[in-house]
Amino acid sequence: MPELPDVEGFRRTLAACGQGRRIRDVRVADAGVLHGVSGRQLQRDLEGCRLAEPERYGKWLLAHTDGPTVLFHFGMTGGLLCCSRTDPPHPHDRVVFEVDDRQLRYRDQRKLQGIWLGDDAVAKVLSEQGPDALGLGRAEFVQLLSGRRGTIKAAIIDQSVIAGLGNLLSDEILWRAELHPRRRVAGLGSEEVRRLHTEMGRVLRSSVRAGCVPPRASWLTGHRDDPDPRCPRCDGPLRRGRTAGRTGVWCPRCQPEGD
DNA sequence: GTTTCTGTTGTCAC
DNA sequence: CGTGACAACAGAAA
Repeated sequence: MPELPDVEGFRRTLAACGQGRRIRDVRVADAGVLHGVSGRQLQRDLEGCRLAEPERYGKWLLAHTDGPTVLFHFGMTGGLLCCSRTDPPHPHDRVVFEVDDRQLRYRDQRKLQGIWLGDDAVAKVLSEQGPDALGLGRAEFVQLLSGRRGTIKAAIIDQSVIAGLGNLLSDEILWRAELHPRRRVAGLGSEEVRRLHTEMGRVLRSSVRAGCVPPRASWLTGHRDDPDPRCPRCDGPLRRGRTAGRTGVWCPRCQPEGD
């Protein structure tokens, strides 16, 4: 699930469910999601801490407390849920934070990422991120892309360039801006870069409101998994292929390849 | 029934 | 810089 809009949704969940409340207990069902901290230490360091306003940066979620900060990354299949104690346990509930009479559950099938604890981890992670994609100004956007030599898709899903965009979002944005994912950044005109920035803003605002990249019929994302996917704009057949190590979808008519 | 492939993540070696 | 392998796992495809 998680790209920027999904993580923003988890941030809201955390705020609504936990902010201002104390962590009574932490139960680690699978220490395999913990990085640089044992289950026992996580429990000990967080017990009794009061949750402050949570923060999202790119695809990272920071659960600040009056003690240490907990860092979450959700990989491809993770999520944060607000549950009651009576909700049935799920086999992929890896860590459960008991907060008052509720539970915040870190649920993740594949365990590609996980949970970190403490300022050192926070500092390291944030130092490796580019500016957050949401609300990124045009001048800064132009600046980030200038001088890059690779393809445009590789650039915008690189978290050290811009934080928050993933495979789905980048395909959606490029399709709307009518730019082929394998266009070279250096070959883009200033009008094209401007378009890209505009569409990034639009797609992000809609997606954040929805809490995910919405699979609407009028969006490219609504057709990724169709057996015979067609472009919602020109009705031509969509193409699927690998770019920047990810399987992407684009419309060869609306998104011409040539530089 | 069994093997293979795919995927909204990131990192590493070549 | 780009590509492929990998990490872990479920569900679908073969």
